[in-house]
Amino acid sequence: MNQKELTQHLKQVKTLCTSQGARLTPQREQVLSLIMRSKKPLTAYELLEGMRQEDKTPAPPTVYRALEFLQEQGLIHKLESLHAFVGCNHPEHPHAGQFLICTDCGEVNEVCNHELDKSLNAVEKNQGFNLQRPVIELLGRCASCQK
Amino acid sequence: MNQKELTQHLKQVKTLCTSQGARLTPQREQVLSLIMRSKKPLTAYELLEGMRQEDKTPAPPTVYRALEFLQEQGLIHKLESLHAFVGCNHPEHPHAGQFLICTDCGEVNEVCNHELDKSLNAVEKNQGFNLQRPVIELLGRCASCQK
DNA sequence: CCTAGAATGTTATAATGTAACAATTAAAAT
DNA sequence: ATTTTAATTGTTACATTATAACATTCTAGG
Repeated sequence: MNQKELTQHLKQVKTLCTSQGARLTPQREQVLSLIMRSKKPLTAYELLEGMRQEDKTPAPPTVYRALEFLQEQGLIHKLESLHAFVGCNHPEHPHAGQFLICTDCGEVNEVCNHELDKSLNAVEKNQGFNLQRPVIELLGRCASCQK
Repeated sequence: MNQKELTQHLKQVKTLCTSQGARLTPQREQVLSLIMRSKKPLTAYELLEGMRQEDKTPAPPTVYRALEFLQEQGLIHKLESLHAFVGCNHPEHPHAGQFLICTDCGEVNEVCNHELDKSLNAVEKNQGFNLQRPVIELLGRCASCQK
């Protein structure tokens, strides 16, 4: 996401947060911006590096707390298999993501397959299971990396 | 899995390994047994505790290597969202698992929904993605814990 | 037996994540 | 406006998960 897109995104996100009574503080906004600008998922410690100010990085809880907030607001997703975070492009309607993760180039693609959603619902129903957080991470090689 | 089932399972697994030219050494068998006997997923360090002999636990690489082997053979699955391992009940035909994970009681249920598989195939095809390892972990509350 | 490759042992350290408490800041109530 | 309450941030210390690198031992095959 480039600077222009980011500015637009942040504007939308701020509205969203206000309407939820959630505070997008400067620190949280900084973490979100780092994630949205990045082409690749970022780990907590990469984010800490990104937050460095004059040879001083914040302590880990700082970034973990911001990440927790951003996840709660549906502004970012955690990729469990990478211990890393990606931005969510459609925070306006909450959803759990489905991710294609290229193990070659590291690119991550969020998809939204409704058939897959239906299957998940079916599993829920069959098993009497109350699904709260689906983790769908598809590791493999993206189209470009197969050539 | 009780002792009787375990014995039977190990027998099958040994045949499987032999046919693959893979060696199920005593250490690997011990790790597999610990996992199969457990009702809950076990972390690497819990397994190390389980391997303790007279106040002496092996060093971490020991168990991580065994786990790597067992995963390669399709004898266990790693649950990324829990950093823990569960046994595979059907190692005879290799498959990636789909897991229902109860965040209340910790129970894990491996399911095999073919609709879901189909959806994954569809995503693959649509995106030209070569899926190598699907991570499907459904976190929520199991039927019993909802009462 | 000998030897090459596989498996294991050992040490050290990297990477990820959290608990607990103190200090500060912002929001709500009087 | 001031107080007071709750949310946020800072800080220290440490817990948990995981791997690199190299030494040693074992085992299957020649």
